[in-house]
Amino acid sequence: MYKINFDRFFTYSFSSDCVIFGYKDGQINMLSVNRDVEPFKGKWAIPGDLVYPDEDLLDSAKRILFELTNLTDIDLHQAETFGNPNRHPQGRVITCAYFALLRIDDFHIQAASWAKEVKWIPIHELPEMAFDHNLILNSTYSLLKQKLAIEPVCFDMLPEKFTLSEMQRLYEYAFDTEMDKANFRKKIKSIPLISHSEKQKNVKHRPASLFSFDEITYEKLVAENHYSFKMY
Amino acid sequence: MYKINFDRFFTYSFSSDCVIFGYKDGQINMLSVNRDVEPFKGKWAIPGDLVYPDEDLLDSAKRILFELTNLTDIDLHQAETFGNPNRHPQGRVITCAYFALLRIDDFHIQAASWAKEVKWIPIHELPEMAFDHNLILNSTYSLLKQKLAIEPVCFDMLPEKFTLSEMQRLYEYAFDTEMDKANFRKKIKSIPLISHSEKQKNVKHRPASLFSFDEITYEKLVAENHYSFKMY
DNA sequence: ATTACTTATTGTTAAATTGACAATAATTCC
DNA sequence: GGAATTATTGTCAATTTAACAATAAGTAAT
Repeated sequence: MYKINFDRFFTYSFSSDCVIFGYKDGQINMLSVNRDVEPFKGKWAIPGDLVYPDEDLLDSAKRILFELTNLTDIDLHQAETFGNPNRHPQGRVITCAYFALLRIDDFHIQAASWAKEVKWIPIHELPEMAFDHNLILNSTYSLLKQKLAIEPVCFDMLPEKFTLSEMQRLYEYAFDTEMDKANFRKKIKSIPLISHSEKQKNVKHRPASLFSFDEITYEKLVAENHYSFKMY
Repeated sequence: MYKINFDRFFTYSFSSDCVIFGYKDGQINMLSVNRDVEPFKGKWAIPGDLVYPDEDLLDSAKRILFELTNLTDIDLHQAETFGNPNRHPQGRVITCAYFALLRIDDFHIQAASWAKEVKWIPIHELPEMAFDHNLILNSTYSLLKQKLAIEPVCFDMLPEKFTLSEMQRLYEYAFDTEMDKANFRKKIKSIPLISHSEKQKNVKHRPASLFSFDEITYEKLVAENHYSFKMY
């Protein structure tokens, strides 16, 4: 075991793919790149790149995210690793998927040299992508949904200040189910939220109150074992 | 992106590690190998091996499992992938962890050429292991616990015919909490179980009824959306 | 055979949560 | 001012949970 023969294994290569999710207009989108190079030139793809020789996997995913968004300090979550020997037409490339959750309106997409185009595409409207990227997206989205149920990651996709209805719509979308407004509010009343005096603007109906996630209190409660997030 | 230069990346190697969990005497054990080769000779480790050039990741984990147990047709679950550039003293080895759940008494451990000794060790008694294997174990065990809450994988570790108290003790161990017997029985009454007329033997108290998991009915219920396993 | 001991199994009841739905509030638009 | 729209709060029955009591079926000791 672990008798490494680099000659024998030289055809390996390792990449990371960064599935970047964002929420807008009631839909979850993925930041998609249109490939400017073969193979799969012209096809949409999940942004990814080979891992550098001395680079940690997570750092590699962070680098990809940074190149497209200029953002640092974003939480990245490891998803599934894909290693089918035939998944890459040019050799053996094993790829580890990560996902990030962003507020779409908080930044501008960066141009990337290796892409013809970069844009947000609603995940349910994505066409057949390059490589096994549809597989990767589906697997990663499943993990996202799992995480939405047990960790407060929804707030990474919602605006800094959001209404409870916006939060509810995100969960309704992700869990593909309609929820009762009153009951939703009861369910989330134990989540530590900061209530702002400020109200929603430019809506043609009663404006809703704005809330923020109270991360400080949340971390404290969790550390003291007084609380566990759950939305199932 | 994806302009592969194999020369530049030739130092990569890829392995899979197979965390094999088994339940015995009220504890979850890991099938551990004592390394007979450097590095970390003499240290306990998670069984693992390099992935063959044309081998799928999952197949590689299955091969490791088979070498130690002679078992095939065991469900393997992918866990975290570890790729810290310094995790292996002899080069860059990225490893993908899988885990399997076994009935300890249903098979015999096989000798393995690359190990001095192979044995079950209760996970809470494992010493400092080779490489980053304590890290891998902890991460994988967390994922197991997560899965125990939402999928009927506990039955892969319990005997084919088990008592409800045995099942309860497994959950109490995994979730590190005591549960009320009566309430536990109420909670699991929706899980499709086959009740056997046979009873527990050789106990010095009232013998409990034996049950089996009714996988056929479970799969049917899930397919028809009539049921979803949950144990939180 | 009787009794003590141990764990299995079922039942009871109050408390908490959930689900369905009703009522009221605060805006804009006309 | 009234209609339309969404926000917010309240009600109540049904369901689930939690704590605990009661009974059952074995073994072991007397």
